[in-house]
Amino acid sequence: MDESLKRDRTGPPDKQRDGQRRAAREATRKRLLDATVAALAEHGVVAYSTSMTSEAAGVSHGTVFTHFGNRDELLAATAEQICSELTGELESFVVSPSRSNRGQVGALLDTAWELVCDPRFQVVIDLVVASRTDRELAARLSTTLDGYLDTVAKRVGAWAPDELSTVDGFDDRIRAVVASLAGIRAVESVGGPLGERQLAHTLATTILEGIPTASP
Amino acid sequence: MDESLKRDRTGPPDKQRDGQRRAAREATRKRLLDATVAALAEHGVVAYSTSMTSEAAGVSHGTVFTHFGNRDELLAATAEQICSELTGELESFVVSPSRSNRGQVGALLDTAWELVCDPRFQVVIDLVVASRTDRELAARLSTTLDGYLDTVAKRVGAWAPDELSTVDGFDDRIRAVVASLAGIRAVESVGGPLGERQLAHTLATTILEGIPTASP
Amino acid sequence: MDESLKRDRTGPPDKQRDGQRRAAREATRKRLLDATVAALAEHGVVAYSTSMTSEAAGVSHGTVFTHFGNRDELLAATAEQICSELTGELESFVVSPSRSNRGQVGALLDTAWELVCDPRFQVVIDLVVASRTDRELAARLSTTLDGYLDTVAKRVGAWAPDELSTVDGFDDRIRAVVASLAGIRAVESVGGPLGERQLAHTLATTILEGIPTASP
Amino acid sequence: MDESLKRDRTGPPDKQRDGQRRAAREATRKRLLDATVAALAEHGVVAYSTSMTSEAAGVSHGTVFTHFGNRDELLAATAEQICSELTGELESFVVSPSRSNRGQVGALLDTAWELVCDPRFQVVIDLVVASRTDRELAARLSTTLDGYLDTVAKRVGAWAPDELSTVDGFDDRIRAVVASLAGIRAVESVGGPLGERQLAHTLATTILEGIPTASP
DNA sequence: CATGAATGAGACTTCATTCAT
DNA sequence: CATGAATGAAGTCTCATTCAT
Repeated sequence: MDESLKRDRTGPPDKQRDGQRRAAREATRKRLLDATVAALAEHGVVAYSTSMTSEAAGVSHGTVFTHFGNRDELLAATAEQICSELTGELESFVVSPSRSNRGQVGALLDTAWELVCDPRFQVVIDLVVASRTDRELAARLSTTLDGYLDTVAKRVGAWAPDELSTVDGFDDRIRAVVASLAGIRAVESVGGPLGERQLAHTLATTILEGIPTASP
Repeated sequence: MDESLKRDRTGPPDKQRDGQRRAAREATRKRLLDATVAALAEHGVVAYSTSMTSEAAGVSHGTVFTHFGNRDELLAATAEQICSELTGELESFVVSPSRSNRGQVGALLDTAWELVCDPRFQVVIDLVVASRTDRELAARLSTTLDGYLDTVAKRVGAWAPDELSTVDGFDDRIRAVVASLAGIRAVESVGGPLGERQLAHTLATTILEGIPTASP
Repeated sequence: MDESLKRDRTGPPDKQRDGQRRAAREATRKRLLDATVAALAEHGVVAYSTSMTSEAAGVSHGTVFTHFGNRDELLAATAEQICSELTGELESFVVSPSRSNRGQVGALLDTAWELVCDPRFQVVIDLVVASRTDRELAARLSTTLDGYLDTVAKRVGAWAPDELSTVDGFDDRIRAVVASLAGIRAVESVGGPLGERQLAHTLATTILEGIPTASP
Repeated sequence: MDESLKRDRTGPPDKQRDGQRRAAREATRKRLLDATVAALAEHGVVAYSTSMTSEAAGVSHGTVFTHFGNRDELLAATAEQICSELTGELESFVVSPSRSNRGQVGALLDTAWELVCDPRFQVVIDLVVASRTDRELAARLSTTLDGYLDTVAKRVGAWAPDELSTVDGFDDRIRAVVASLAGIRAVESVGGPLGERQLAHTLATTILEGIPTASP
């Protein structure tokens, strides 16, 4: 196409209108993302369809695509939205201090378990697993998820006693803990709870404290 | 058409032919299941479609449904097939003995990691995660997966040193280890390996050995 | 996908069934193509949609795609169908002989004009013009159209007096005549007939007879 | 909102501003038409969509419709634009004179061939062919195209030697030539060039010179 | 007058499933 | 019992068009 046809689109500023429009657009976008999160949480990626989003958001089906272009974009954006939400909520968690490390760590893990059980986190799991065979999605998720886990690690580091947060490979350990809890949670969702929560505790505590401490 | 006429044409029961029929049927069934495993491994549940099965199995699309009635049945049967295969293969794993518990346990975990990385296990993960929002599938998977994990626990118990296998809640611990490894593996598939394998080791070792033993 | 999963699909012959099936399939295919020709003739490529085909053929929309995979395939197959039909019909045209070359050639041209006015030929024109910006379609049409024009040239060669059919580049001249008539016909379809038919005659006669004869 | 209030705000007619407005409007309209021509040339009528116009013109999608109401209007206006452009350009073509009629006519035909190969002319062909099944468009094109062909005939008449331009039905002959060349060009676009250009020459020469001269 | 978000009809296509042979 | 053509519902996505700002 001939680029020269395009004019300089300076036009009049009309800042007020643009501001309103942008706000309206963002609002719709938000509604779409929220609707998608809800739909994915309820139906799972396999059964999810874009019309669930439009229906839940109370907009026409076409609107989904004026905002996200296609289903994959929408899923990726949804993952981002969830992760950023969860990240934001990390700030407000207050982990009550405890005298012993065990107590402090235990409180952290309860928080982590809650996190993992959040329906939105379940959606992320769906997408993570789907991305095994969807390289496109994997690429999009990679950054998003990484950012989230980084933040988790940072927050936990801030709460955790110094002996813990300075352990070698602390960030990786946090990731491993989250991933483990997610796996346990997924298996639980099939067979029902099997006292694993306590095991998860055990497991995670150890990862955090590190082998050196653990083996005499 | 009159059903009795058919009978007349067929004549008295012919055991040999019936045997052949049954064998042929079983063979087809097996091919369908294998084809489904392959297709699921390659495309994932989200993108999988039943025609992938018929194509890979070299049969007509209709045949899939004369054998399994519908897609969900096929998926459930596939999960069973995979679990029974994996269970069978557990027998042939030889875990070389080691003087220290750590060594023995390490060998076990290497085996477990291999297991978890098997494409067929990935398929099971897909199905497990899908079953969060598919109660039907969850019900079917429940038994299958449980049986498999039981066997895993039993075999590991046989290999493991006595101090381990008699730990309280040993079976549950094994389940937790497998679930954790699966979770770690899934996260790895998005962001790439991050030294998690070693952490997985750490983590699992601890679960198996239990905190009481670990902390002096 | 693992090729080894496929079995040798020898199976029992059951020739009768296969014959019936093939016949039924061909019948449906024919209905689809005829319906497409009719729909294209009536609505033109721009407005045509595959559901017109299924409706006109009295089958479900899906059936269109079990036979042709996608719209483009259908269009290409339709072009083939038309060209082969038109080719076939060339056989039955009888061009009454005439004493003078002019008369003989005139009869040929009347035939050609009829050909060009046939609704099916109009469909071919639609597709030819569409293929300017659709390389895929152009490639498919290329062979089809070429074969048709070859046959036209051959038939005309058989009917035409020897002085004509041995003219240098006779085949190309025939193509040029057909193309010219098509162009004239297209312009006619916008502004209405303008005595062009006679001009077409003039024009074509000349191409066939060649300049050498024409200018003293 | 009360319409009279607006008027008050606007104040008395401001001729200068109105002039600016009109100029701006015309400029936008021109850009839209140019963009449409480019888009149609590149994608063809079948694949063309109005958003190609707005994108290429660097305006919002809505603007297309404030200027042309709907797609069909836009296409018709585009045809007009092209024809008037091409008509205008006819003026600047200089056909070098030649002693023999053949030479003079040959030069004219080269010009005609160039004309027919112009991307904009291809767009017109697209529209002409589309108008077979779009009576609305046909009606709009009728006038436009007629005007253009009239002008062509007039210009050619001015250039051509008198013996030619006074031939009976000269205008119609010109139309026939242009239509023929367009048809040949279209067929060429599918199968590639086949020496037709020279045939086109032959053909057109003859039409122009008329049969009487041609046959001794 | 330009804007661009929203619309909703409709296009193409896929897929699980059925059923006559 | 296998076959594969037919089905039709559902999915994703496009596009001309409208309208509040």
